[in-house]
Amino acid sequence: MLELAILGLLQEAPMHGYELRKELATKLGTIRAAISYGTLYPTLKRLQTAGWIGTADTADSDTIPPLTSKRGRVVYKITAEGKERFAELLAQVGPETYDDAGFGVHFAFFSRTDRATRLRILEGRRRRIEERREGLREVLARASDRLDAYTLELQRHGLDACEREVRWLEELITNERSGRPPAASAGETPPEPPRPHQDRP
Amino acid sequence: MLELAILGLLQEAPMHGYELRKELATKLGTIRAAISYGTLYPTLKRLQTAGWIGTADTADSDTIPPLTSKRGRVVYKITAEGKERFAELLAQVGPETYDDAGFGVHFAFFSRTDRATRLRILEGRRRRIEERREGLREVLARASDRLDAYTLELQRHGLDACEREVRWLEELITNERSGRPPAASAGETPPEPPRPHQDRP
DNA sequence: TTGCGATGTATCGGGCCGATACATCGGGCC
DNA sequence: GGCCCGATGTATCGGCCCGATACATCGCAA
Repeated sequence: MLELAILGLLQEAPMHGYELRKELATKLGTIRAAISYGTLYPTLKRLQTAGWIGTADTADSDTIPPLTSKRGRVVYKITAEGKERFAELLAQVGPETYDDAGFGVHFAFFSRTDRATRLRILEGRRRRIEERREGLREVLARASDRLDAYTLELQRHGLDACEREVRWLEELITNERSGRPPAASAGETPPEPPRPHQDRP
Repeated sequence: MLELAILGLLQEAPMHGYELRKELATKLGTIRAAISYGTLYPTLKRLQTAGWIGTADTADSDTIPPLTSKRGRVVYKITAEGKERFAELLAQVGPETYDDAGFGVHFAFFSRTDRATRLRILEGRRRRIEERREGLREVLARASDRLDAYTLELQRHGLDACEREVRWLEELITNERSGRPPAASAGETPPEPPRPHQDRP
């Protein structure tokens, strides 16, 4: 999951670890507060040995604006194989695509995903949440006398969140089917339709 | 976190692993779908070597109804030290008490927590969510032109969830302060006020 | 009696986290 | 000039938790 996110961000621009973490936090703020360095650096190492990303330690710092100075910052950039890998990860959907983290990351890169895949993911997610919802309803109906008031309140709140998310997903699915992008709900971002852009020579 | 949950459930009744998992799923269904065995069994082992719980392999199966028969099921029960440990974990609040998992588990055992602690936890959680909310508002306000429509939609949805949760917490805090337990919102559970019961000879 | 699904216990590799330890830079302060 | 301090930045370590996998037993039906 992190792999996908890192590859996606490095596709936009080369970065060093610190920046990557910050970007990750703003782009996936809903999903995870901030990625730990104890996760980030090992993952970067892994991606590097796999050949998906490469380093260019500061020397050719023409891409990076001279933020501070010329020191041991390690700038990571995606490779050609990395771009292929990104596309592969982005397109392949599995069970883990539908849990909270997986869905969030995929959704965050929807503007790079073709519509068919978008729909598949949204529907899979909806099904997942519906299952969770049914489970909660079951408990509320069957075991409500076995549980104390606080536990019940927790279930009710969870059920409410599920119903809300299902409705949100329904809306997104409808929009997706009818051709127009997200919701463009309150306020910002009038233009920029999501082109399923693929840039490779 | 799991430690607390297991201790709490075993305080209600002795159980074997399978049951424990099922109970965990119904009580914490909102938080985590179902605990993995790869987590459960090592944790049980850890609790056992620590002396918080003990086993009684089936032989004295008078407590457990003869669900299937007399085989290698390992029944776990809490020890006196385990009960102390549970009370300790329940009362001690830290930063991890306010993240999703931690808060969920603590809340699920609120009927065994004194009111002062309940209020402390609810307020801490509210603060935590408010911070997340502010972070999202920041992003939405500052970086909305740097992000694509889907990412923005994700942030908006996350922000909405935050606001909703804050409102929920406000309500719980108000109820808590005014003396009466949870919400008793729609439908069930008219009686059963939460007594901070402690049962030990 | 053979096979099969539900029940039940257990391990293994790996992802991710929090805590921690380092270095270096820019700038304020004496 | 010289000094400390907070922001920037890279990195490791122990530990929790997960999914996949492997077993072993029981009740039941073909």
